[in-house]
Amino acid sequence: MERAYDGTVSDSPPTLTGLTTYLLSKVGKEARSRLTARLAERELRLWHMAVLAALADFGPDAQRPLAERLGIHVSDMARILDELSRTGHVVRERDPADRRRVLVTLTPQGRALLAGLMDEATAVQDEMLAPLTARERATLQRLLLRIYTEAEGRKG
Amino acid sequence: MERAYDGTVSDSPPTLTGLTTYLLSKVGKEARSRLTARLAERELRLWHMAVLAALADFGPDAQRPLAERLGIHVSDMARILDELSRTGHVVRERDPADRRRVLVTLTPQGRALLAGLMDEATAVQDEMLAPLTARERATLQRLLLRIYTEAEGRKG
DNA sequence: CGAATGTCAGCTCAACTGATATCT
DNA sequence: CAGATATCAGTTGAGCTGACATTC
Repeated sequence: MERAYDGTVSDSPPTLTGLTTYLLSKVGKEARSRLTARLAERELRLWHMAVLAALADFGPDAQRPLAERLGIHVSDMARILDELSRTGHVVRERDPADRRRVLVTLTPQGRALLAGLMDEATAVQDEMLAPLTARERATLQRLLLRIYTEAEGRKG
Repeated sequence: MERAYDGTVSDSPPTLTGLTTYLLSKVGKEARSRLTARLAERELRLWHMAVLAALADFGPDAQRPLAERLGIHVSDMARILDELSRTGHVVRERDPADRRRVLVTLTPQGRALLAGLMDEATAVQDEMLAPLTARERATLQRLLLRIYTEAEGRKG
């Protein structure tokens, strides 16, 4: 359903809503859009959060493997890290063992920021999944993870 | 999992994959991306297909309500319809009852094109949902439709 | 040298904004 | 006149490409 400017609601085409991939695309876009709006209030974007999460989960890393983990381009990673290091959320330093590499480390401030962003993400998720019971949410998570793992594994 | 240039696979951050909304976003984006690639071979984009589907489901309509149904901007709708009418898939004509309005009608060629595009979409969907059983796919469709209907209804 | 890493400038495209003309 | 409809030019931002310097 789409709500128009005058408040009326017009149905979506059943031809499209009958496609699971259409619903995936629409619902996923809506979730991303809502979180993006919240992050914008802190002058952050989704990639900032993703980079912080990757560093928290896997520890310090060079920029290229970090970029590959997240499916982001190295050129964009450079810019993202410019911003995160300027605000003190990560530290960049040359790898003494291989001076081509730049090791990126999460700072305590970065870890604290990530915790706050995860709260935002959880709030958005609670909004989006409100129509589902706890059991249904668990089922959805399980099914999506299977699709995700398979789809990402087949890439490239 | 993301596959790197050298063929190695690095895991995604569990902090993110634990979020259902993250999986929704990623899987939805992947589905959209795959269908976009197929449509590009015919020099079409997703909006072309969405417009054809809306016309097939709801019959001839003016451009503004058509745009609102799909959540597309009227300025973009004008451009999309330029292309679809140039290729003979829709017909535009002034509404004699209100000459501000332009009535858009699906042609037989447009209906045939839509049938072909739906085949493509179904093929992409079969790829994406391959890891799931028929029963699981039905569950996923049902859960997503509940979320979609609720989320779109609350907009505006 | 060839290959890998990171930086930077610039390109493309979709989404969006604003101005204008036409019509009720 | 105000309001609605459609068109078109132009802006913005994310994703991506290519050139370059540095290091192995």
